[in-house]
Amino acid sequence: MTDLAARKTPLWQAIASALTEDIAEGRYREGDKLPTEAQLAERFGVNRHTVRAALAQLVDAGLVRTRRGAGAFVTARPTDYPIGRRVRFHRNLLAAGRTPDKRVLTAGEQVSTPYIAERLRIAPDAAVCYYHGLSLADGRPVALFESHFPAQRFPALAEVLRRTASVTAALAEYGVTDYTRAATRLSARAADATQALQLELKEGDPLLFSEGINVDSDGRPVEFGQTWFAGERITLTLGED
Amino acid sequence: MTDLAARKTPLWQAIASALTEDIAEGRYREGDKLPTEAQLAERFGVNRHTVRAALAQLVDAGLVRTRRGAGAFVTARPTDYPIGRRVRFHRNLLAAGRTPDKRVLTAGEQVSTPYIAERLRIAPDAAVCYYHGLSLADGRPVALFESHFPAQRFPALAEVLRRTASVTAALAEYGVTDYTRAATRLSARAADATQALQLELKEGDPLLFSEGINVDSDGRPVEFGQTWFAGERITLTLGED
DNA sequence: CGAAACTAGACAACTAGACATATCCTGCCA
DNA sequence: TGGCAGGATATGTCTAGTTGTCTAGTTTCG
Repeated sequence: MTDLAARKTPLWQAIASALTEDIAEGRYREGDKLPTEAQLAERFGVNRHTVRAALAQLVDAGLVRTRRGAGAFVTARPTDYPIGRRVRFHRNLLAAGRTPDKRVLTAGEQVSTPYIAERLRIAPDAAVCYYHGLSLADGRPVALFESHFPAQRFPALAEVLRRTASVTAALAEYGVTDYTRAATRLSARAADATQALQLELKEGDPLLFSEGINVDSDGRPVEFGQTWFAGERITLTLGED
Repeated sequence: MTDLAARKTPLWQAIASALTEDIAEGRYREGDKLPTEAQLAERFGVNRHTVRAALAQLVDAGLVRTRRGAGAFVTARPTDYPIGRRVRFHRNLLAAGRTPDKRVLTAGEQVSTPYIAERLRIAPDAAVCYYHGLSLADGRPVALFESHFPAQRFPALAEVLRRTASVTAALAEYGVTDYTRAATRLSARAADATQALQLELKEGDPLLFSEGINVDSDGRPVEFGQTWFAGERITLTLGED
């Protein structure tokens, strides 16, 4: 029931609570697309901008996520208050590669850059295998990662990575059964437009940036990895868990 | 100065500069074929048309040439692209506790908060000594810190801290000659107005936030410290270098 | 009056899908 | 061996629809 008693509360607030109720009662479920702003405007008999004010409140409350050109979607986890739930999901920095779920965005071979070559201790123009993707926890993106491997030592690694979706398993196929983190550097960065899109943040939001080198038991670099964590959504813990 | 807070970059522009950087750094060399529009769309998480807008700019800039049915090929490198924006700030590397110079802002005693008391393993309303200041390197502020100590164990510590300006030296006067880091948690936060002022940043700039507990040789907590690093200005390094 | 709420319209940015057209590759056949 | 047909891919173009942002004007109420 959407009663138009516009006496007391602003229209946009009434619309917001009507939509909230729709979501709470399951008329729109997780991941569902809401009607377009124009349709909602017609349904409630108001201007589109009034609907937008209501939607903005839902976005602010974390109930809904909007994507320009696509629509407004009910957020997968309605109750996601970052405080309280302890994210102990990267037990330490070394585990930057092992996550409950990950999506590989690209993988392939490329000529190295001087910077990467220096880290991997290979020739400046040698080929590297790259591996770029998104880590998720509970279905929500928490980090973007980009790894580089010496292609000469690991031929056709990209394909193996796509197949196994695990760095550890992929390297094991080349006889690298154990590797450890040699150096890690941490800083904070602002998210650019594309990072924000993929991590479901706003441009300029703080990211925890990690850069590290993994070496095999002989001390030779096998991986150079960069990771951008959604700063507010993740906490890295060092030392004891 | 020139840019307003929270200016929005169009996605296609962000993608265009990401690709320009890839070319500038030699990830794609002259004559190389770029990934297909569909692959790039997947990589950046956008629609193909958005990628096309980015590619159109590269074509316009003369960096890339496209051939229908074949792909997009690199024709030249950007002439005036500021290289090294990626990761080129091996400024001062500091370990997680020691800094070249520091300025004490406040120091004193107060009643603990439940959160801090839990970390220090003291009674919820016990007194704590706090110690709040600014770390500098080369005369520039790099971090804000705020430390808490159990006041009962270290009476009049605040005065000692002001005098010695060194946590290690101050604790040594109480017989604590050695302490180690028990746990550290890291995340990224946006600077608020006061933090921005003290760190000479803009409000909303990314900060690297560190929270840690130091324990003595018996494992008893002696310090609970929080540090906010100026994210773009500082790199934390872990492990050997 | 002045602020908040709402309407109205226009344009930019992005998504979605369909279709045309050029190129590449592979297998078949002479 | 060489050539050709055809499928798979890739870019080019078009239409349509949706959200984001801006400016401007109107209404309502304290």
